[in-house]
Amino acid sequence: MKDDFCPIYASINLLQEKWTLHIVRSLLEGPRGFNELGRDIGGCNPTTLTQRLERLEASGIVEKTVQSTMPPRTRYTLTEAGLALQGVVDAVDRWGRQFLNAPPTEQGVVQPEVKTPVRQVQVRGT
Amino acid sequence: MKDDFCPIYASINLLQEKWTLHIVRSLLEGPRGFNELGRDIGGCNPTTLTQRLERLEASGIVEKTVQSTMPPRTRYTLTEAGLALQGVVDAVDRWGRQFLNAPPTEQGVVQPEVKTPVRQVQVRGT
DNA sequence: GTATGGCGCTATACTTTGTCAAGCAATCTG
DNA sequence: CAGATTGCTTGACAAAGTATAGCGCCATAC
Repeated sequence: MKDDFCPIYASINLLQEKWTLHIVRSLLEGPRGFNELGRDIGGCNPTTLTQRLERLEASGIVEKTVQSTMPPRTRYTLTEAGLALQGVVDAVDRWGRQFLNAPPTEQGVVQPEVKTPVRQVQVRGT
Repeated sequence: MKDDFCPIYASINLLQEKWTLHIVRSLLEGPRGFNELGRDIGGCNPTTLTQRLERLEASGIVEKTVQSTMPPRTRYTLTEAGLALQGVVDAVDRWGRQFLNAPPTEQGVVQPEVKTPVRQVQVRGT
């Protein structure tokens, strides 16, 4: 299952890194700058954000455009391969809406609506 | 984007933990025992595997059945919510096949087949 | 005018997450 | 009767992620 090159195994390993899918999801809504992106995805620290963007760029998923070095202005956008991750994000979204309940520790939370009566699920922390 | 309870944000955080999607993918093919599962997903260490299974069980995605304590025999299976992750795994699989190329450092690798001419992508390590 | 904050990062020190190896009691395999 | 296998747990360690400060320059606020 892990030997040789297995596309799905490799994909999971790529997308599984912390913040990666959040980054993609944010960029699916349009180009973003570095800090803007970090804020948008919920406060990723700059060190990790740099690493993720480097890997995503090296993998041909994200494109970086430096519009000006000083004062600094950079844009990050999705490539064709990056845009295609919409399918993955949508699948996760559908699953989340249907099966994920707010954990009881959280307050003021709206329960997701379900049309068909499906057993829902509580997210449990680590 | 991170405040309150957002199903997709929470889903990403749940699925993003190392080994989690590999575990789900393996269980989608049928029930597994603890060591069997660890081997199948490519050598996950028992400590992490225990943690992941605990969280997945607490979240209602995986079900654990102890068939015998001594000698030990346990089965892990997917619940309804777990089975529904097939959609996510499929989406990742489709994306991987279409856009992911084997990294050049790896030998004896089969290039994924593409019908439409799409720009493919090289997976880059950290 | 000058203080303030924002831009895109990097460096450093730190915490959290994941890994490796050994080990347990009991059966089953050779 | 030796050795492997089952499902874990423990403890010491390595790797991954985080928080904070700071850089040089420009825009806006005062």
